[in-house]
Amino acid sequence: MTEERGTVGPARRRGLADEVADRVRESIFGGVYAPGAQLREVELSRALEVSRGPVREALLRLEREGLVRSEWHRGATVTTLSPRDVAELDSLRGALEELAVRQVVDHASEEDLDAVAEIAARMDRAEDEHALVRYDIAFHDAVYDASRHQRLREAWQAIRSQVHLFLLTRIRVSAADYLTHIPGEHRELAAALSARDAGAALDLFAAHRRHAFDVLSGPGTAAEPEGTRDDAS
Amino acid sequence: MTEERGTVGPARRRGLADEVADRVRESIFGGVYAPGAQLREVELSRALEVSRGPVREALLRLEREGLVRSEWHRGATVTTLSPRDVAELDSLRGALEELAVRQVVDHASEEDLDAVAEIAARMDRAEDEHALVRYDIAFHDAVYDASRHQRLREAWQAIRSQVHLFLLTRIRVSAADYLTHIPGEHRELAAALSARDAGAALDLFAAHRRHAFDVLSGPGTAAEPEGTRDDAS
DNA sequence: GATTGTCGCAATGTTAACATTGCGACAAGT
DNA sequence: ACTTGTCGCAATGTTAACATTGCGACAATC
Repeated sequence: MTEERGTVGPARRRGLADEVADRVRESIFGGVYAPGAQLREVELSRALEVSRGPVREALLRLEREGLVRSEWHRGATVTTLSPRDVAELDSLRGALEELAVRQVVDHASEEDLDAVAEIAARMDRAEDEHALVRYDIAFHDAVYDASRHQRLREAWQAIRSQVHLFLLTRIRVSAADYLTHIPGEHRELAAALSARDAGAALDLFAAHRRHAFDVLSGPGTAAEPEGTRDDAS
Repeated sequence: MTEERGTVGPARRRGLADEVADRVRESIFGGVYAPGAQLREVELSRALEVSRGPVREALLRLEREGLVRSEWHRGATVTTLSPRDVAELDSLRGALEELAVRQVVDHASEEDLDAVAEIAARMDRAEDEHALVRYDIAFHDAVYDASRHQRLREAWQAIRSQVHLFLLTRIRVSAADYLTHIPGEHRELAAALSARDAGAALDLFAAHRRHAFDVLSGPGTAAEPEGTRDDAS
């Protein structure tokens, strides 16, 4: 995600838990564990050849990203996104992106903006669908990085994986639509940010989200009452 | 925090990690561990008479709340809020509260609004400063609960403890100011929400934050250069 | 005297065994 | 046939011992 670029970067070691979290995350995005699937600690620890400690820690971290939900003595399962969840992600993304745009316009360096533009430009070189989605997420990562707002980045990371999951579903619904719209939109977005034009960027981001939301929310999994799903936290 | 009210609530057991997290959090808010203090795993596990496992898990959870920061092989320390951190909290709160107000106006039930109003009314009955701050936080909790937006609530919880820390510092700077302004503002806020007047509520929330921000950012810890010209949100 | 290399301790990271819990299967009773 | 009670297993929660790492102290050298 964000690697220090330019400076040397303090070469800190990562620990097994991070490694495990990465592997499991990629497995989920790769389709090994479908939404709703159980993630058993012993199974993972055997497969990755580590003990249950780091696996537990990794699952906790994935839970923080919303990729996994777990209940007391009932283990962890891969998050499933209901229509309501998708709506929540959409509105929360909106709030965060709005702040991000303002922060970028005010505080981003030219290097930050160049990085955003470069990722937008690179989208064409995606080999397959998964890579395309990865680039999509990377673009948004770059925007949040450019905001120079640590807590905003953390808030984004708390829904990032869920958005990834969402996009994966979306591209499966209509890959063609995705490919024809997103790269261009990203380039426009990057241009508006480089020009530090907050108004234009805000409008473009709103359209960008609306587009994504409509595709999946329209024909895909629209009707489902879903009554109430709250729980205390 | 959020307690099931009305319904029975599925009586789930909590596990030691949650208990430990609560105890440590209260210890921090109670001043036992000052910002910057080290939280040693063995020390905590001895004090709370549990093993290091649950303590580790609890520290991870507190890290998710931003109350604690930890680095590889260097343990956990209580978060210290720099002026820049305060600015970040302020702007992020702004983004979240804006969404919250919209969601409340659109989706909250009358019971939700009553709960908000009741907490606002109850603020006068605070015995000491700590209780006052607790009520302050509880008010905002109620607003987010009323938004009926799970992920928004989670985003709030990711900064909630830091805001708590911030308020604790603030009330120490000028308790009188706090007491004369906040309860009234909360009541106005509750009234605007009950009237489902989004515009008024938005303005009031902005003023509410600005007030808190100015008190601490002005005379308190202002002088630090910090290289940033911070926003007006 | 300042610098650099080595050593040791203290704290975290990791592991594996033990305890507890929840769920489903099976059986007995109505 | 449906309900109810018991049992057993499988998975998570917890614990304590072991391994690794980073930092500071001390000493040797220039």
